Amino acid sequence: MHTTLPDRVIARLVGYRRLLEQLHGDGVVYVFSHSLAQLCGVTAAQVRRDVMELAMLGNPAKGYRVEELLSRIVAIMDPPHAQKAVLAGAGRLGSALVSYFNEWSPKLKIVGVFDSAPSKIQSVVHGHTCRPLSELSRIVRRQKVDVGIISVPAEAAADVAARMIEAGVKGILNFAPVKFDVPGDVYVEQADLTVAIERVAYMARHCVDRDPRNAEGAASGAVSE
Amino acid sequence: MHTTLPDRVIARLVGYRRLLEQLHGDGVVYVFSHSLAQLCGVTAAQVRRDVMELAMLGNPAKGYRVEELLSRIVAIMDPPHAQKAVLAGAGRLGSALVSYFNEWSPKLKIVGVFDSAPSKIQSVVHGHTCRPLSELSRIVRRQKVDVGIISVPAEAAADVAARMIEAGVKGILNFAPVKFDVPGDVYVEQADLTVAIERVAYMARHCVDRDPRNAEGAASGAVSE
DNA sequence: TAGTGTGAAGCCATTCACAGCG
DNA sequence: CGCTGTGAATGGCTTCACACTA
Repeated sequence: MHTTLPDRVIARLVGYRRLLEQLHGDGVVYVFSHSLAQLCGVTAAQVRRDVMELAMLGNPAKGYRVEELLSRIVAIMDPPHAQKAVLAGAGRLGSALVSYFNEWSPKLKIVGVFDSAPSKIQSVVHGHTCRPLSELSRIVRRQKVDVGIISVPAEAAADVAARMIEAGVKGILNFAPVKFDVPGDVYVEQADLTVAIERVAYMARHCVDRDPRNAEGAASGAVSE
Repeated sequence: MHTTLPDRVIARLVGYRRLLEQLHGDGVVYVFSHSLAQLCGVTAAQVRRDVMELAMLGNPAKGYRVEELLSRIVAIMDPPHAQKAVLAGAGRLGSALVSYFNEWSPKLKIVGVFDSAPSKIQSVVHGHTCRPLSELSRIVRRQKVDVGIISVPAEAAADVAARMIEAGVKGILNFAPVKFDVPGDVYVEQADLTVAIERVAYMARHCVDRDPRNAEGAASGAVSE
């Protein structure tokens, strides 16, 4: 198995897992690559490739055992012990993110919310008392936090990132519309909403059919391929 | 020039534009590919390629004219007339998005906010009166909206997307953790925060140096391969 | 001489296509 | 038969390398 899976694969595994949990809950025992593919919006070949990465074998007659596939993905994706994160920037977006991740990423525990504005300090953001940025480093170090979420304005982002990295964070989810360079052992995921919306707006204006396999009839029956 | 630029290019252009605006404001007149590259976190070769897409020429002695480069990017990225968007799902994330886009994407105007919860209807979300989802279609059609933003729960997303598409939206920014299939002339950008955070968490746990140009310090000789 | 412009090469990720098997 | 497993082919994006120019 790869030391670390490519990030595209990780993204798809998250999708598969969601579907598999649902199927498993529904009592489905086996699933074919093409069913899973359809449900996740990828190709069947892609699913088979990804399954190969998991070093798992399916059965030509029945497909893949849902439970087994699910447990392999969980083994890869879920941390052995709960992973901790801090969030910097308790503005509107920041506090929405706190509640979002609290609700939807139970495996990742937010252990600190920080902001520089005196007006925010000590306010309670969805159960977390907001602290001054100066305390970020201490908390990260003491609690061995390895994920940081940045939702501060662009001007402040580089400084916040530097603090996080210096304190030992290894992964950063950055919502600020700037890039900063980081040591090679730190992973930064850009979640730049400005880029996202501009891209959508651009594509919407240039809407030409760029789908090779056009065929509307999603509703029609078999996937004849 | 391409009919429609690849989305990776679009993302970088947004980054260049931000930097160029700043440089232009600072009175800088020319910029070299490697300066811009460094500031945007890409390679110089990449910048030159992208500039080539814009069919623009630089000057080996001085670099690129900031103003010219900026205006070409703006010409491509900015819509001729203000583009309209609707947002479905006025929860915490949704309302944070409304204020975020109001503030940071002045070229895109949100003309409607929708939700299905009776408790939300008629409430005012950052200046927008929240309306029932049943009115989405009418508004989209009447105002010729071509961008939709989805921040409803996963279960409701497919239905909302279908309404938007049926009413004529050509680009969707989807924050719900599901995929839906769409006609080939509709562009969907997944902004799945669950995937983003899981990916960061995974990478943080597997933090190995994956930077090729790490260089000096330790190791022996040149990068032999 | 340092930087641009660009064909060619390299690198991935995805898809194809087909052997093998229940 | 239809589906899995997988080498080979494809295609797109990025980087290299070098002729060219101010």
